[in-house]
Amino acid sequence: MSTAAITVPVTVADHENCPATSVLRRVGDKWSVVILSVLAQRAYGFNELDRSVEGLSRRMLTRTLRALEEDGLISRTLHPSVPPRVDYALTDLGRSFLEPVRALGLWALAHRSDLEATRTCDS
Amino acid sequence: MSTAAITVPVTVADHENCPATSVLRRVGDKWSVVILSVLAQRAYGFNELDRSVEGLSRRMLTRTLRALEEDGLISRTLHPSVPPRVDYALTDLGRSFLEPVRALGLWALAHRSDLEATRTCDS
DNA sequence: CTGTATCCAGAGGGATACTG
DNA sequence: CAGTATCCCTCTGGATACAG
Repeated sequence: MSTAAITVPVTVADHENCPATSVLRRVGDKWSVVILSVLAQRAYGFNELDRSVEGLSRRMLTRTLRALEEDGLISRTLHPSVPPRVDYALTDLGRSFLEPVRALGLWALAHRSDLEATRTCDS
Repeated sequence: MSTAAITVPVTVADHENCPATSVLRRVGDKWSVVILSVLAQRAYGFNELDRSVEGLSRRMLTRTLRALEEDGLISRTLHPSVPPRVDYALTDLGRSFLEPVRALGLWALAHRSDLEATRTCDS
């Protein structure tokens, strides 16, 4: 974490094959971080998630949840009750993932005046 | 950076207006981080950058450089010589930006086995 | 409640050719 | 050298309707 070190991906074709790249793209997609942030509070059911995140379509909710599950960032637990209930929750990996993501969010907040996109955004 | 704290964006419509969101999208786009990483070494000229990043088109190079410049992450310096020479370099803001980005990259590297996308990626 | 399937519009991004 | 302008194709993501 010092000043220099790490020559970073750079000059890439592996760009595609690099695990860092896929992680960055995941962070950049529209809903992943929002969903992970919601799940950071507690486990949620499907519709509950749908209602909690304004503007998120059921289609993208499904797709994003599947992607996050494949990455091992969240877990999906089916409770075969009537009606059926599914719980989505962060895994340990997901929790650890949120740390660097939050660092990035904090950076953005700390430098929002420098970034000139100074629209007010609470908390 | 403790365990809890920070309730994060969550349940959003401001999602769009939040500075953190735009930063995450920037991180997620295809070339920004690669270009910033290259510039972390030293200043580069336009064609020099083009040649250094395999697979990057001149069109996207221009667009990405403009975007990064507007964000204040890089500087563009025109030297009116013959032939003309332009230098792109990281700003202090750009350098500070790379810190959390690298943290994310290091996380990805550290957990690449957990992420199951275990294609070999050196450095 | 928890999804899947279809359709469709818009953004992202590559190839190529041209300009100061 | 340092770009701009077009064309075009793919991927993302929203709307809507249907299913277990």
